[in-house]
Amino acid sequence: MISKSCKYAIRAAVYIASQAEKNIKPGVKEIAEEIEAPPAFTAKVLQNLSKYKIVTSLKGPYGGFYCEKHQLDLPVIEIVNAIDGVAVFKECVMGLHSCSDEHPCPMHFQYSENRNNLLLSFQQTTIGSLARDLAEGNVYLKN
Amino acid sequence: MISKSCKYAIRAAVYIASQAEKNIKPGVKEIAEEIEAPPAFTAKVLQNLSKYKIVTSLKGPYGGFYCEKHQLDLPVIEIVNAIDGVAVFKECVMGLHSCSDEHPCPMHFQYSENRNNLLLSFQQTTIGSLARDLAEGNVYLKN
DNA sequence: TTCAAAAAAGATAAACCTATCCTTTTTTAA
DNA sequence: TTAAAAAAGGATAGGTTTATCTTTTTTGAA
Repeated sequence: MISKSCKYAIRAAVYIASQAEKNIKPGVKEIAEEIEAPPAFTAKVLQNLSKYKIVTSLKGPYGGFYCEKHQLDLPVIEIVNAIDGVAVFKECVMGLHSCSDEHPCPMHFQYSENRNNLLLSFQQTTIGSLARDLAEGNVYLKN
Repeated sequence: MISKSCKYAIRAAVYIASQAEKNIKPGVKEIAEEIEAPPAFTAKVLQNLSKYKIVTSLKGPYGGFYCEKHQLDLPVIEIVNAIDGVAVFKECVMGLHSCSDEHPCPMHFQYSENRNNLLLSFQQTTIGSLARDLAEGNVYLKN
C-alpha cells in the first residue's frame, strides 16, 4: 500500500518538523541516521519532499532541511500524494480497475470501509502534531 | 499492502470456487480470461494456490482447477499468507522494524486499529462465501 | 497402447523500485 | 574573493516483482 520511499519520507518529515520547532535545520546525514535509512536514498526522498514544498531546504554552510510554520499544518496525506500518488487510498483490494460502490469486487464493502477510515486519519493528522508527539517521547522513529 | 500476484490469486480462487459449486473445472486459459490477468502469470499463481492446497488441480484432458468442499471454507487470509506471507497485516505504516503498542511509531494507534479490522475481515470471510456472492451476480471479478 | 490435452516445472526476460555514486550548483562565512 | 558546506541533479547498479516461453509430467479417452 505505502512504498518504502514513502515510509522514509514520512519518518524524515516528522523528524525535520520536530527539529524545526527547536529552530534546528538538520542535514541529510543526520536525518538518515535518525530515521535509520540509507543516506543516499534519503537524499533523493528529501529532494522530493522539498520539490513538493512539504519541507524547505537551504543550501550552503549552515543549510539543511526545516519546516515553515504552515508546513507543520500539512496533513500526512500530502506526503503520500507527493511520493506515491493520489491513487493509493482508492485502489481495489482485488485489483479491479474500476471497483466502486456501484460496481463492487467481492470484498469491496468490507475493505473500503477501513480504507476510507485510514484515508480520513491521513487527512486529519498533521505533520506538526506527529512531531509534537515525537518530542513528548512517547513514540519513536527508529528501533 | 497486497501484491498484484496476490490480487490475481484471490480473484482466481473466487472464480474457481464459483465454478466448483457447479462441478466445473476451468483451465488456466479460461480462468485468466475471467479475471483479466495475463495467462502465463496466472498459471504461476495457480501453481502456488495448488501447492498450498487452496485449490486442487487435475492434470491431463478434462483436467483443470477446482475446490473441494473443505477448501470453500478456507478464509481469504489463507491466500494472502500463501502468496505474500504472514507479515502483511503486521507491518508498520512508517516502516519501523519493531513497532508495537509498547514501542509505537507516531501513527501506530490510528493505523493498527484499521489494519486489525482488515485482518479480522480476511480471517472471517471464506472463499466460498465470496464465490456465492459472485454467483448471485451483485459483485464482479472484472470490469 | 498410444495420443492429445492439460498442469507443473524450469529458464529467462522485462519492468519497476530501491539504492549508490559522482558531479554540479548554490550559499555562506571568513 | 574564495574555500567549504550543503543540497540538487544525473547516471548507473542491484534486487524484487511481474511476465513470458519452453520442456516435462500426468492423465483420460479413443
